[in-house]
Amino acid sequence: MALGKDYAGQNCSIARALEVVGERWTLLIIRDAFFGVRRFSDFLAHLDCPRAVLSGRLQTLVESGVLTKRLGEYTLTESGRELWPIVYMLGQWGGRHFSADGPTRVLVHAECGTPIDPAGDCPPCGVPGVPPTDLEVHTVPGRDLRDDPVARALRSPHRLLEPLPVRP
Amino acid sequence: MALGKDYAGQNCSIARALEVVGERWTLLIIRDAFFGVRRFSDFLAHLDCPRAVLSGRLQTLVESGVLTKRLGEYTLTESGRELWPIVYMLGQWGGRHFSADGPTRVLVHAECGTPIDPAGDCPPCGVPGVPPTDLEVHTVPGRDLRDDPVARALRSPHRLLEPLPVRP
DNA sequence: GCCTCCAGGTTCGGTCACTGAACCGACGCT
DNA sequence: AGCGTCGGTTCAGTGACCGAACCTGGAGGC
Repeated sequence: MALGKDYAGQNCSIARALEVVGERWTLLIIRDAFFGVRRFSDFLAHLDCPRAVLSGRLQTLVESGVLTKRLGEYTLTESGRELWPIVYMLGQWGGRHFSADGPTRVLVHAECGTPIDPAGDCPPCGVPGVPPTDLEVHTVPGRDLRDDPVARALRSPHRLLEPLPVRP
Repeated sequence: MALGKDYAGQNCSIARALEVVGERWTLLIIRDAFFGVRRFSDFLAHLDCPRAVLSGRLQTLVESGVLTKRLGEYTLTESGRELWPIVYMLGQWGGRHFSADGPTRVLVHAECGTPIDPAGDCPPCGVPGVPPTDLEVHTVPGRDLRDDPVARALRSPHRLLEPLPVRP
């Protein structure tokens, strides 16, 4: 564990955070958890990362208190749900600078139906930092190019953190 | 580049962002850039990461438009400065859950002298999302355990993005 | 009971990125 | 010329990531 994972010598909260969520695939796992993915095989189908890596990451996320495992389902803890602003702002930043074709997903304030702004607020409602439980994911037609069963299920509009909508 | 760096198949802004800032050390480089570090040797002294890795990361960050290189100094571009909320919230999250001893640094709204809140706002001034240029870093005495020249220089209170305050 | 299927992993070579130390060239100073 | 520093590059060794194959425990059928 002396190589590749930790940032010994960096006595810094940012480094501590990155030791937990900074490894390859980890933030994409958390993204999918917000979108409602809960089961090992569903993460696997949607991420196509090696099974061993997924297994390891899920385990360390559970150990770090970001996820809990119950009855074969991984769900975000309160600590994990606090990562929402980071996940959202990363997506905003990536969208602004590195995806010319526009967004693949739009996040809508469930109570009023308007998309939230780049800061994560709902201007009409005056709600700053809309929590993930009050958000719906809408997929922009033709923009999500993935075609696994999980991606298809995630395409129907649904609330964040709710379990994967349709299961065949 | 087929392994380890990109997330081919993830047609997602978050994945795009992580391809740029998601690699090991990258976000710590950006953190230091916000704190005023600009020169290769200063990043090196403060991060103790391999020179080759630092060299590579700085290069890809310049290529991605996050940093610019002029006269041997790396500075954050506008796009790079937009990463501030992410860096700040990562630090907040890491501090809340993984550093029991309390913060090593406090960020103060320069205009009024009060520390900003966990969301990055200044409640007394009513300023939401205080921009990095309006923030001062104050180091909590006895909490920053590093003792390289750069760490010492960074300990004196200074504004974000201003070049390294004292140079011996 | 026994067989089959499937979800949820673990194991196993091979490859690639990270690591630390050594080396290199350009520049400034004496 | 000789020395020091800055900003890298090169290089052998090692650990993490990769994909594919294999294992295991429980559910369902017969």
